[in-house]
Amino acid sequence: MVKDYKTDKGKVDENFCRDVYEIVKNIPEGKVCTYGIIARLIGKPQASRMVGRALKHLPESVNLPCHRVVNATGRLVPGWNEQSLLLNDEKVCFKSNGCVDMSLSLWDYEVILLK
DNA sequence: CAGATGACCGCAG
DNA sequence: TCTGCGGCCATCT
Repeated sequence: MVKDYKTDKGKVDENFCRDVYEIVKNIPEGKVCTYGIIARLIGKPQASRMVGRALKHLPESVNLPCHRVVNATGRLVPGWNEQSLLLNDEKVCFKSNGCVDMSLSLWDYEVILLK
């Protein structure tokens, strides 16, 4: 197992990372989500960085569409060129500069709140 | 223990 | 939407 998300204090972000995985897994194809939104859904709008860090530490064994998670500006993950290919296959709208068109491809996360 | 780093966010221009 | 500045939080050095 990975040695992440655990500390000696016993009080860990197990519910935090778990919720992150659940949310990311619920992202439909052709849609993307931002770290801030995910962090807010969990209840920690300041933990946006932790979301990104958690995904990076995430092993490939886990089946998560982390490529559908981008930052607020629609910027893709630096150093991960494959992400653009995956999103392109998802029929996600891109801009000329290579950023995702948030207005069109942003996941309507409100549906999860209504449910 | 303090400083630097990072798959970031919000605000202002 | 993009850039610059400050802030937040956990990990690394």
